[in-house]
Amino acid sequence: MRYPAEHKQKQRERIVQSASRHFRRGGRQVAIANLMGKLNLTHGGFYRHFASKEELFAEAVAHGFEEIRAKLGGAAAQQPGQELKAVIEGYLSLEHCANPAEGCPVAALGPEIARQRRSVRAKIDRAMRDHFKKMADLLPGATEKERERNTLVLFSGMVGALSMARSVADEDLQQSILQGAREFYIKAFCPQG
Amino acid sequence: MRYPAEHKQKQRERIVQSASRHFRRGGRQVAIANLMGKLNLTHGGFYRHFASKEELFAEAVAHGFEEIRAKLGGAAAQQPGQELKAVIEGYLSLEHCANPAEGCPVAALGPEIARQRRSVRAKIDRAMRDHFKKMADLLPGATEKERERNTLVLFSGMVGALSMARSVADEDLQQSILQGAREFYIKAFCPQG
DNA sequence: TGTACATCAGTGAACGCGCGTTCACTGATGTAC
DNA sequence: TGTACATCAGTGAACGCGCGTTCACTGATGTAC
Repeated sequence: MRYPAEHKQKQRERIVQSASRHFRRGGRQVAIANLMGKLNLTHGGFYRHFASKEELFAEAVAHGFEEIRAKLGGAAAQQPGQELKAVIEGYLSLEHCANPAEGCPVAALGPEIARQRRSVRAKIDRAMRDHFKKMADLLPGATEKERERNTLVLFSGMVGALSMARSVADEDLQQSILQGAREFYIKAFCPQG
Repeated sequence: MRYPAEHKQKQRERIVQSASRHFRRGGRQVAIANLMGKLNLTHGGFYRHFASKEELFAEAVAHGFEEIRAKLGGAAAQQPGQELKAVIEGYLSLEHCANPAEGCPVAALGPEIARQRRSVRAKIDRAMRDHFKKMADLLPGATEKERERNTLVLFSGMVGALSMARSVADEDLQQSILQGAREFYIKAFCPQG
Protein backbone atom coordinates (compact mmCIF):
# COMPACT_ATOMS: atom_id res chain seq x y z
CA MET A 1 0.00 0.00 0.00
CA ARG A 2 1.33 3.38 -0.87
CA TYR A 3 1.49 5.99 1.88
CA PRO A 4 1.05 9.79 1.96
CA ALA A 5 4.07 11.91 1.15
CA GLU A 6 5.35 12.63 4.67
CA HIS A 7 4.51 9.20 6.00
CA LYS A 8 8.00 7.77 5.72
CA GLN A 9 9.72 10.54 7.60
CA LYS A 10 7.16 10.43 10.39
CA GLN A 11 7.49 6.70 10.74
CA ARG A 12 11.23 7.02 10.93
CA GLU A 13 10.91 9.54 13.73
CA ARG A 14 8.50 7.29 15.57
CA ILE A 15 10.96 4.43 15.33
CA VAL A 16 13.84 6.53 16.62
CA GLN A 17 11.83 7.86 19.53
CA SER A 18 10.47 4.49 20.55
CA ALA A 19 13.83 2.78 20.09
CA SER A 20 15.52 5.48 22.13
CA ARG A 21 13.37 4.69 25.13
CA HIS A 22 13.64 0.96 24.72
CA PHE A 23 17.39 1.04 24.35
CA ARG A 24 17.70 3.17 27.47
CA ARG A 25 15.57 0.71 29.39
CA GLY A 26 16.96 -2.57 28.09
CA GLY A 27 20.30 -1.79 26.52
CA ARG A 28 21.52 -1.92 22.95
CA GLN A 29 20.65 -5.60 22.71
CA VAL A 30 16.91 -4.96 22.56
CA ALA A 31 15.85 -6.70 19.37
CA ILE A 32 14.74 -4.90 16.22
CA ALA A 33 11.68 -7.14 15.93
CA ASN A 34 10.75 -6.13 19.44
CA LEU A 35 11.18 -2.42 18.74
CA MET A 36 9.15 -2.60 15.55
CA GLY A 37 6.50 -4.71 17.25
CA LYS A 38 5.89 -1.95 19.81
CA LEU A 39 4.83 0.24 16.90
CA ASN A 40 2.72 -2.53 15.38
CA LEU A 41 5.18 -3.06 12.60
CA THR A 42 7.17 -6.13 11.59
CA HIS A 43 10.92 -6.36 11.57
CA GLY A 44 11.22 -6.62 7.78
CA GLY A 45 10.30 -3.01 7.20
CA PHE A 46 13.07 -1.76 9.43
CA TYR A 47 15.58 -1.67 6.59
CA ARG A 48 13.42 0.69 4.56
CA HIS A 49 14.36 3.27 7.21
CA PHE A 50 17.83 2.38 8.46
CA ALA A 51 20.91 0.80 6.96
CA SER A 52 21.65 -1.09 10.16
CA LYS A 53 20.85 -1.40 13.83
CA GLU A 54 24.00 0.60 14.51
CA GLU A 55 22.59 3.56 12.65
CA LEU A 56 19.38 3.45 14.65
CA PHE A 57 21.31 3.15 17.89
CA ALA A 58 23.33 6.28 17.18
CA GLU A 59 20.22 8.27 16.36
CA ALA A 60 18.36 6.89 19.33
CA VAL A 61 21.10 8.01 21.71
CA ALA A 62 21.19 11.44 20.08
CA HIS A 63 17.44 11.68 20.49
CA GLY A 64 17.84 10.82 24.15
CA PHE A 65 19.89 13.96 24.72
CA GLU A 66 17.11 16.11 23.35
CA GLU A 67 14.54 14.37 25.49
CA ILE A 68 16.44 14.76 28.72
CA ARG A 69 17.29 18.36 27.91
CA ALA A 70 13.61 19.13 27.39
CA LYS A 71 12.85 17.53 30.75
CA LEU A 72 15.56 19.36 32.63
CA GLY A 73 14.68 22.58 30.86
CA GLY A 74 11.10 22.18 32.02
CA ALA A 75 12.22 21.64 35.59
CA ALA A 76 14.44 24.72 35.40
CA ALA A 77 11.63 26.87 34.01
CA GLN A 78 9.50 26.08 37.02
CA GLN A 79 12.01 27.53 39.45
CA PRO A 80 13.10 30.92 38.15
CA GLY A 81 16.26 32.14 39.85
CA GLN A 82 17.08 28.58 40.92
CA GLU A 83 17.38 27.00 37.50
CA LEU A 84 20.59 25.06 38.10
CA LYS A 85 19.38 23.78 41.45
CA ALA A 86 16.23 22.52 39.76
CA VAL A 87 18.29 20.78 37.10
CA ILE A 88 20.48 19.05 39.67
CA GLU A 89 17.51 17.99 41.74
CA GLY A 90 15.69 16.77 38.67
CA TYR A 91 18.65 14.81 37.36
CA LEU A 92 19.42 13.24 40.73
CA SER A 93 15.79 12.54 41.63
CA LEU A 94 14.42 9.15 42.58
CA GLU A 95 12.08 9.53 39.63
CA HIS A 96 14.94 9.82 37.13
CA CYS A 97 16.70 6.95 38.87
CA ALA A 98 13.64 4.74 38.53
CA ASN A 99 12.97 5.62 34.89
CA PRO A 100 16.04 5.18 32.74
CA ALA A 101 13.84 4.87 29.65
CA GLU A 102 13.05 8.56 29.72
CA GLY A 103 16.31 9.76 31.19
CA CYS A 104 19.90 10.55 30.41
CA PRO A 105 21.34 8.30 27.68
CA VAL A 106 24.88 8.39 29.06
CA ALA A 107 23.76 7.18 32.47
CA ALA A 108 21.67 4.46 30.82
CA LEU A 109 24.05 3.37 28.07
CA GLY A 110 27.52 4.82 28.74
CA PRO A 111 29.57 1.63 28.70
CA GLU A 112 27.63 0.26 25.76
CA ILE A 113 28.27 3.45 23.81
CA ALA A 114 31.94 3.11 24.69
CA ARG A 115 32.01 -0.29 22.98
CA GLN A 116 30.58 0.93 19.69
CA ARG A 117 32.67 1.50 16.60
CA ARG A 118 34.30 4.88 16.28
CA SER A 119 31.92 6.05 13.56
CA VAL A 120 28.94 5.41 15.82
CA ARG A 121 30.56 7.23 18.71
CA ALA A 122 31.46 10.14 16.45
CA LYS A 123 27.78 10.60 15.61
CA ILE A 124 26.88 10.46 19.28
CA ASP A 125 29.69 12.90 20.10
CA ARG A 126 28.10 15.60 18.00
CA ALA A 127 24.78 15.24 19.80
CA MET A 128 26.50 15.19 23.17
CA ARG A 129 28.58 18.29 22.50
CA ASP A 130 25.48 20.10 21.31
CA HIS A 131 23.63 19.01 24.41
CA PHE A 132 26.28 20.18 26.83
CA LYS A 133 26.80 23.42 24.96
CA LYS A 134 23.14 24.20 25.50
CA MET A 135 23.18 23.12 29.12
CA ALA A 136 26.21 25.30 29.82
CA ASP A 137 24.01 28.41 29.85
CA LEU A 138 22.82 27.41 33.28
CA LEU A 139 26.24 26.97 34.83
CA PRO A 140 28.30 29.56 36.69
CA GLY A 141 31.64 30.69 35.27
CA ALA A 142 33.17 33.90 33.99
CA THR A 143 33.89 32.75 30.44
CA GLU A 144 32.04 30.38 28.15
CA LYS A 145 35.00 28.02 28.29
CA GLU A 146 34.83 27.94 32.06
CA ARG A 147 31.09 27.29 31.99
CA GLU A 148 31.63 24.41 29.59
CA ARG A 149 34.33 22.93 31.80
CA ASN A 150 32.01 23.18 34.78
CA THR A 151 29.23 21.58 32.77
CA LEU A 152 31.36 18.56 31.98
CA VAL A 153 32.39 18.15 35.61
CA LEU A 154 28.86 18.53 36.93
CA PHE A 155 27.14 16.30 34.40
CA SER A 156 29.77 13.59 34.37
CA GLY A 157 29.55 13.54 38.16
CA MET A 158 25.80 13.24 38.06
CA VAL A 159 26.00 10.51 35.41
CA GLY A 160 28.11 8.47 37.79
CA ALA A 161 25.87 9.07 40.78
CA LEU A 162 22.80 8.01 38.83
CA SER A 163 24.52 5.04 37.28
CA MET A 164 25.83 3.86 40.62
CA ALA A 165 22.50 4.41 42.37
CA ARG A 166 20.78 2.30 39.73
CA SER A 167 23.22 -0.53 40.04
CA VAL A 168 22.79 -1.08 43.77
CA ALA A 169 20.00 -3.28 45.08
CA ASP A 170 19.66 -1.71 48.51
CA GLU A 171 17.23 1.19 48.44
CA ASP A 172 18.78 2.98 51.39
CA LEU A 173 22.15 2.95 49.73
CA GLN A 174 20.56 4.13 46.52
CA GLN A 175 18.98 7.06 48.31
CA SER A 176 22.23 7.88 50.08
CA ILE A 177 24.09 8.07 46.82
CA LEU A 178 21.53 10.36 45.22
CA GLN A 179 21.10 12.59 48.24
CA GLY A 180 24.81 12.91 48.93
CA ALA A 181 25.44 13.88 45.33
CA ARG A 182 22.54 16.35 45.28
CA GLU A 183 23.81 18.18 48.33
CA PHE A 184 27.39 18.15 47.14
CA TYR A 185 26.75 19.46 43.63
CA ILE A 186 24.28 22.10 44.76
CA LYS A 187 26.83 23.40 47.23
CA ALA A 188 29.59 23.24 44.65
CA PHE A 189 27.79 24.80 41.69
CA CYS A 190 24.82 26.87 42.82
CA PRO A 191 26.01 30.41 43.56
CA GLN A 192 23.68 31.18 46.46
CA GLY A 193 23.80 27.82 48.24
CA MET B 1 40.88 -37.57 34.14
CA ARG B 2 40.84 -36.99 37.83
CA TYR B 3 42.57 -33.88 39.14
CA PRO B 4 44.52 -33.09 42.33
CA ALA B 5 42.54 -32.06 45.40
CA GLU B 6 42.72 -28.26 45.09
CA HIS B 7 42.44 -28.27 41.34
CA LYS B 8 38.76 -27.43 41.17
CA GLN B 9 38.93 -24.40 43.41
CA LYS B 10 41.90 -23.02 41.53
CA GLN B 11 40.21 -23.48 38.21
CA ARG B 12 37.14 -21.70 39.50
CA GLU B 13 39.24 -18.76 40.60
CA ARG B 14 40.96 -18.65 37.25
CA ILE B 15 37.58 -18.55 35.50
CA VAL B 16 36.29 -15.74 37.72
CA GLN B 17 39.41 -13.67 37.22
CA SER B 18 39.53 -14.14 33.48
CA ALA B 19 35.79 -13.59 33.10
CA SER B 20 35.97 -10.48 35.23
CA ARG B 21 38.39 -8.87 32.81
CA HIS B 22 36.55 -10.02 29.73
CA PHE B 23 33.20 -8.81 31.02
CA ARG B 24 34.68 -5.43 31.82
CA ARG B 25 36.10 -5.18 28.33
CA GLY B 26 33.19 -6.56 26.33
CA GLY B 27 30.14 -6.43 28.53
CA ARG B 28 28.00 -9.11 30.10
CA GLN B 29 27.21 -10.57 26.71
CA VAL B 30 30.68 -12.06 26.25
CA ALA B 31 29.99 -15.72 25.59
CA ILE B 32 30.78 -18.50 28.02
CA ALA B 33 32.43 -20.54 25.27
CA ASN B 34 34.66 -17.57 24.58
CA LEU B 35 35.58 -17.13 28.25
CA MET B 36 36.37 -20.80 28.70
CA GLY B 37 38.30 -20.87 25.44
CA LYS B 38 40.68 -18.20 26.75
CA LEU B 39 41.65 -20.66 29.46
CA ASN B 40 41.94 -23.54 26.97
CA LEU B 41 38.79 -25.12 28.27
CA THR B 42 35.53 -25.96 26.50
CA HIS B 43 32.17 -24.51 27.39
CA GLY B 44 30.70 -27.77 28.65
CA GLY B 45 32.81 -27.80 31.78
CA PHE B 46 31.56 -24.40 32.87
CA TYR B 47 28.61 -25.88 34.71
CA ARG B 48 30.85 -27.97 36.94
CA HIS B 49 31.84 -24.64 38.51
CA PHE B 50 28.82 -22.35 38.23
CA ALA B 51 25.06 -22.80 38.28
CA SER B 52 24.58 -20.14 35.63
CA LYS B 53 26.20 -17.29 33.75
CA GLU B 54 24.46 -14.94 36.18
CA GLU B 55 26.36 -16.45 39.09
CA LEU B 56 29.67 -16.00 37.31
CA PHE B 57 28.79 -12.44 36.40
CA ALA B 58 28.09 -11.49 40.00
CA GLU B 59 31.37 -13.00 41.18
CA ALA B 60 33.27 -11.46 38.32
CA VAL B 61 32.01 -7.99 39.22
CA ALA B 62 32.86 -8.56 42.88
CA HIS B 63 36.34 -9.65 41.86
CA GLY B 64 36.68 -6.45 39.86
CA PHE B 65 36.33 -4.37 43.01
CA GLU B 66 39.21 -6.19 44.63
CA GLU B 67 41.37 -5.75 41.57
CA ILE B 68 40.79 -2.03 41.25
CA ARG B 69 41.27 -1.56 44.98
CA ALA B 70 44.63 -3.30 44.79
CA LYS B 71 45.61 -1.03 41.92
CA LEU B 72 44.51 2.17 43.60
CA GLY B 73 46.06 1.03 46.86
CA GLY B 74 49.33 0.52 45.06
CA ALA B 75 49.17 4.01 43.58
CA ALA B 76 48.42 5.45 47.02
CA ALA B 77 51.34 3.63 48.62
CA GLN B 78 53.73 5.25 46.19
CA GLN B 79 52.83 8.76 47.29
CA PRO B 80 52.86 8.86 51.09
CA GLY B 81 51.09 11.92 52.45
CA GLN B 82 49.25 12.35 49.12
CA GLU B 83 47.38 9.06 49.08
CA LEU B 84 43.99 10.41 48.06
CA LYS B 85 45.47 12.58 45.34
CA ALA B 86 47.24 9.52 43.97
CA VAL B 87 43.98 7.57 44.00
CA ILE B 88 42.11 10.31 42.14
CA GLU B 89 44.86 10.69 39.59
CA GLY B 90 45.07 6.95 39.12
CA TYR B 91 41.35 6.50 38.74
CA LEU B 92 41.00 9.40 36.31
CA SER B 93 44.13 8.56 34.32
CA LEU B 94 44.23 8.03 30.58
CA GLU B 95 45.58 4.60 31.35
CA HIS B 96 42.50 3.60 33.34
CA CYS B 97 40.31 5.15 30.67
CA ALA B 98 41.97 3.08 27.95
CA ASN B 99 41.91 -0.18 29.90
CA PRO B 100 38.42 -0.97 31.18
CA ALA B 101 39.33 -4.64 31.42
CA GLU B 102 41.54 -4.00 34.41
CA GLY B 103 39.59 -1.12 35.87
CA CYS B 104 36.56 -0.17 37.90
CA PRO B 105 33.63 -2.54 37.33
CA VAL B 106 30.99 0.11 37.91
CA ALA B 107 32.45 2.39 35.26
CA ALA B 108 32.69 -0.55 32.88
CA LEU B 109 29.41 -2.30 33.63
CA GLY B 110 27.14 0.03 35.63
CA PRO B 111 24.06 0.04 33.41
CA GLU B 112 24.37 -3.66 32.75
CA ILE B 113 24.55 -4.35 36.47
CA ALA B 114 21.46 -2.18 36.90
CA ARG B 115 19.54 -4.48 34.55
CA GLN B 116 20.36 -7.66 36.45
CA ARG B 117 17.87 -9.41 38.67
CA ARG B 118 17.72 -8.21 42.25
CA SER B 119 19.49 -11.29 43.62
CA VAL B 120 22.46 -10.66 41.36
CA ARG B 121 22.62 -7.03 42.35
CA ALA B 122 22.37 -7.94 46.02
CA LYS B 123 25.49 -10.05 45.68
CA ILE B 124 27.28 -7.21 43.94
CA ASP B 125 26.06 -4.77 46.60
CA ARG B 126 27.93 -6.61 49.29
CA ALA B 127 31.17 -6.44 47.37
CA MET B 128 30.61 -2.78 46.57
CA ARG B 129 29.86 -1.80 50.17
CA ASP B 130 32.93 -3.65 51.31
CA HIS B 131 35.01 -1.93 48.67
CA PHE B 132 33.85 1.56 49.57
CA LYS B 133 34.18 0.90 53.26
CA LYS B 134 37.82 0.10 52.72
CA MET B 135 38.38 3.05 50.43
CA ALA B 136 36.82 5.40 52.97
CA ASP B 137 39.98 5.30 55.07
CA LEU B 138 41.60 7.62 52.58
CA LEU B 139 38.89 10.24 52.59
CA PRO B 140 38.65 13.34 54.78
CA GLY B 141 35.78 13.68 57.25
CA ALA B 142 35.39 13.96 61.02
CA THR B 143 33.29 10.84 61.53
CA GLU B 144 33.30 7.50 59.74
CA LYS B 145 29.82 8.25 58.45
CA GLU B 146 31.01 11.48 56.93
CA ARG B 147 33.98 9.78 55.32
CA GLU B 148 31.68 7.17 53.81
CA ARG B 149 29.37 9.85 52.45
CA ASN B 150 32.33 11.60 50.89
CA THR B 151 33.53 8.33 49.44
CA LEU B 152 30.26 7.76 47.65
CA VAL B 153 30.24 11.28 46.25
CA LEU B 154 33.83 11.13 45.09
CA PHE B 155 33.70 7.67 43.58
CA SER B 156 30.33 8.02 41.93
CA GLY B 157 31.57 11.28 40.43
CA MET B 158 34.71 9.61 39.13
CA VAL B 159 32.68 6.69 37.76
CA GLY B 160 30.69 9.15 35.68
CA ALA B 161 33.72 11.04 34.45
CA LEU B 162 35.43 7.83 33.37
CA SER B 163 32.29 6.42 31.81
CA MET B 164 31.62 9.62 29.88
CA ALA B 165 35.24 9.96 28.79
CA ARG B 166 35.15 6.43 27.41
CA SER B 167 31.96 7.00 25.49
CA VAL B 168 33.18 9.98 23.49
CA ALA B 169 35.12 9.49 20.26
CA ASP B 170 37.02 12.76 20.28
CA GLU B 171 40.27 12.43 22.18
CA ASP B 172 40.50 16.09 23.10
CA LEU B 173 37.06 15.97 24.65
CA GLN B 174 37.99 12.76 26.43
CA GLN B 175 41.07 14.43 27.91
CA SER B 176 39.07 17.51 28.90
CA ILE B 177 36.60 15.41 30.81
CA LEU B 178 39.30 13.53 32.68
CA GLN B 179 41.42 16.57 33.42
CA GLY B 180 38.51 18.73 34.51
CA ALA B 181 37.33 16.04 36.88
CA ARG B 182 40.84 15.42 38.25
CA GLU B 183 41.33 19.07 39.12
CA PHE B 184 37.87 19.46 40.55
CA TYR B 185 37.94 16.41 42.83
CA ILE B 186 41.47 17.05 44.03
CA LYS B 187 40.49 20.56 45.00
CA ALA B 188 37.28 19.35 46.61
CA PHE B 189 38.63 16.39 48.57
CA CYS B 190 42.36 16.71 49.11
CA PRO B 191 42.95 18.67 52.32
CA GLN B 192 46.08 20.56 51.26
CA GLY B 193 45.09 21.29 47.65
C1' DT C 1 -12.79 11.04 -16.97
C1' DG C 2 -10.90 6.59 -17.28
C1' DT C 3 -7.31 3.07 -17.63
C1' DA C 4 -2.74 0.92 -17.26
C1' DC C 5 1.28 1.07 -14.99
C1' DA C 6 4.85 2.46 -11.43
C1' DT C 7 5.99 3.16 -6.71
C1' DC C 8 7.51 1.74 -2.31
C1' DA C 9 6.37 1.11 2.96
C1' DG C 10 5.35 -2.79 4.92
C1' DT C 11 4.96 -8.23 5.33
C1' DG C 12 6.61 -12.59 6.77
C1' DA C 13 9.44 -16.55 5.52
C1' DA C 14 14.08 -17.80 5.34
C1' DC C 15 19.20 -17.69 6.07
C1' DG C 16 23.07 -18.06 8.84
C1' DC C 17 24.87 -17.47 13.00
C1' DG C 18 25.60 -17.31 18.03
C1' DC C 19 24.47 -18.51 22.59
C1' DG C 20 23.05 -20.69 27.36
C1' DT C 21 22.31 -24.94 28.94
C1' DT C 22 22.11 -30.14 29.05
C1' DC C 23 23.97 -34.64 28.77
C1' DA C 24 26.25 -39.04 27.70
C1' DC C 25 30.78 -40.00 27.69
C1' DT C 26 36.08 -40.02 28.86
C1' DG C 27 39.89 -41.39 31.45
C1' DA C 28 43.50 -40.49 35.02
C1' DT C 29 43.78 -41.00 39.65
C1' DG C 30 42.07 -42.10 44.35
C1' DT C 31 40.10 -45.65 47.32
C1' DA C 32 38.39 -50.15 49.09
C1' DC C 33 39.56 -54.62 49.67
C1' DT D 1 51.42 -55.28 46.61
C1' DG D 2 47.84 -55.80 43.35
C1' DT D 3 43.17 -55.44 41.41
C1' DA D 4 38.49 -53.71 40.68
C1' DC D 5 35.74 -50.00 41.11
C1' DA D 6 34.29 -45.08 42.03
C1' DT D 7 35.00 -40.29 41.23
C1' DC D 8 34.41 -36.12 38.72
C1' DA D 9 36.65 -32.11 35.87
C1' DG D 10 36.49 -31.75 31.39
C1' DT D 11 34.73 -32.84 26.35
C1' DG D 12 31.95 -31.98 22.45
C1' DA D 13 27.52 -32.90 20.24
C1' DA D 14 22.94 -31.46 20.55
C1' DC D 15 18.73 -28.71 21.84
C1' DG D 16 16.03 -24.78 21.60
C1' DC D 17 15.92 -20.26 21.08
C1' DG D 18 16.81 -15.48 19.53
C1' DC D 19 18.63 -12.24 16.43
C1' DG D 20 20.34 -9.13 12.30
C1' DT D 21 19.70 -9.08 7.73
C1' DT D 22 17.77 -10.35 3.07
C1' DC D 23 14.27 -10.93 -0.25
C1' DA D 24 10.19 -11.98 -3.07
C1' DC D 25 5.88 -10.40 -2.60
C1' DT D 26 1.63 -7.22 -1.53
C1' DG D 27 -1.49 -3.71 -2.59
C1' DA D 28 -3.22 1.13 -2.07
C1' DT D 29 -2.34 5.21 -4.17
C1' DG D 30 0.07 8.39 -7.39
C1' DT D 31 1.13 9.34 -12.25
C1' DA D 32 1.22 9.14 -17.36
C1' DC D 33 -1.50 9.10 -21.12
